[in-house]
Amino acid sequence: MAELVIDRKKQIRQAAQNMFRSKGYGASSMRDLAKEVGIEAASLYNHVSNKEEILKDICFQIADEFFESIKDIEQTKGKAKQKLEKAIENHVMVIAKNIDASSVFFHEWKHLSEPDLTEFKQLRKQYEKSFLSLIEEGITQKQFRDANVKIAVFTIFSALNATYDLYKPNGKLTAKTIAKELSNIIINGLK
Amino acid sequence: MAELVIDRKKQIRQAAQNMFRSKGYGASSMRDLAKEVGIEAASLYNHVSNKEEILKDICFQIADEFFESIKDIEQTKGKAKQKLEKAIENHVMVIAKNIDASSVFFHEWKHLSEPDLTEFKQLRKQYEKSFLSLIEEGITQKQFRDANVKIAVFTIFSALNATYDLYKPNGKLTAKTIAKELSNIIINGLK
DNA sequence: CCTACCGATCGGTAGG
DNA sequence: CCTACCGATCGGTAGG
Repeated sequence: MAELVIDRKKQIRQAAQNMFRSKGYGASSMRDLAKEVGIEAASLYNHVSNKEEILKDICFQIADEFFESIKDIEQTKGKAKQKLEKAIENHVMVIAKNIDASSVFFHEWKHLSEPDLTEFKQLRKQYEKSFLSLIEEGITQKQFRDANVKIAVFTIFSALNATYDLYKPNGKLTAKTIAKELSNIIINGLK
Repeated sequence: MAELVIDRKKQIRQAAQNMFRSKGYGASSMRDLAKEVGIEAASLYNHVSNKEEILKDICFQIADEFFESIKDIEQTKGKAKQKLEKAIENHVMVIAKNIDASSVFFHEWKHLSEPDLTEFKQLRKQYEKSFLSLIEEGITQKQFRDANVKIAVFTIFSALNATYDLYKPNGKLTAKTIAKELSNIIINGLK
C-alpha cells in the first residue's frame, strides 16, 4: 500500500516536471496533470496539498542537489582553476541528471509565493557566491586575468544552464563531453 | 486622434512586455494589463485583436532587430574573429535597448500557437546559423581552436542572453562594458 | 472607451 | 480514488 502511494507521488512529480517545463507553470492545469497520470484531478490532492507545493518541491530539491555537488570542493586545497573546473563539471552533471526539473528550477521559480520565493532567491545567491569566490581566488592566484567578476559569474551560469537545452539523454553529446567543452571555453575565457 | 490611438497601443505594448517578463505570459491577465494602462479590459480589444497578438508582436519585432543587427556583418570582408566580436556587441546592444521585450522573446515564445510557433523557431535557427558560420570560419582561419561548434554556439547565446539580467538601465554596468567583457570571455574561450 | 455579460476553465473541497 | 460541485477568474464579445 505505502509503496503504491509513493509511486503515485513520483509519477505526479515526473509528469509535473515535464509539463511545467514544456508549457510553463501557469499554463499547466491540475486537470491536464491528472490526465497525464491517469487519475481524476481531485485525486491529485490525496498526494499533494496544492499545485504550488509541487513546484516548491521541484525547485528546492534541485537547489539541494546543486549545493551537494559543490560541498566537497570548497574545503579542498588546490588551485582555484582546478576547483572551478570541478564545480562546473558537477553543476552540469546535476542538470544532465535532472533535465526537466532543472529547467523548471531555472524558469518557473518566479511563480513561488512568499516566503518560499525569498528563501529560494537567497539559496541561489548563496550558491552563486561559491563560484564568485573561486573566480576571485583564481584572479588573486594569477591563474585568471583581472576580469569583471560579476559578469564572469553571470556568463558561467548562463552558459552552464544551456545544458538542459543541449543535452538529450539519447543524443550524441554526452554530459561529460558537454561539461568538458563548457569548462574549456569558460576557463580559457578567463585567462 | 490617430496619435492618441498609437500612443495607447505603445502603452499597452510596454505594459505587456513588463508584465509578461515579470509574471510570465500565462499568469498575465488582460484585466491586469488593462488596469496597468488605466482602462477597462474590454477596451484593450480596440487596440489589439487578442492576447496572443501582443506576444506575437513582441517576439517577431525583436527577431527583426536581431537580424537587422547582423545584416551588414555577413557581407563585410575581414577576419572571422572581428566579425564575431562585432556580432556579439550588436546582439548585446539589441538586448540592452529592449530589456523587457528581449526577456519575453527568450522565455515566452513557447506560448505562441501555430503557425507562428514554427515560423518563430525557424527565424531563431536561421539567426543562430550566422553565428555558427562565423565560428566555423574562425576555425578554418585558425583564429579559433577546433572546438565543438554546436556547444560553442549554445554557449555564446546563453551567455549573451544573460545580458537582460545583468544590465540595469540606471546601474553601474553600461551595455558597452557588458558587451566588451562578454566578447572577451567568449573570444578567448574559443582560442 | 464603457457596461454588461458569455461560456470555459481554473484550483480546490465535501463527502463518500 | 471518484462524483459532484464551489466561487473565482479567464479571454473575449455585443451593443452602445
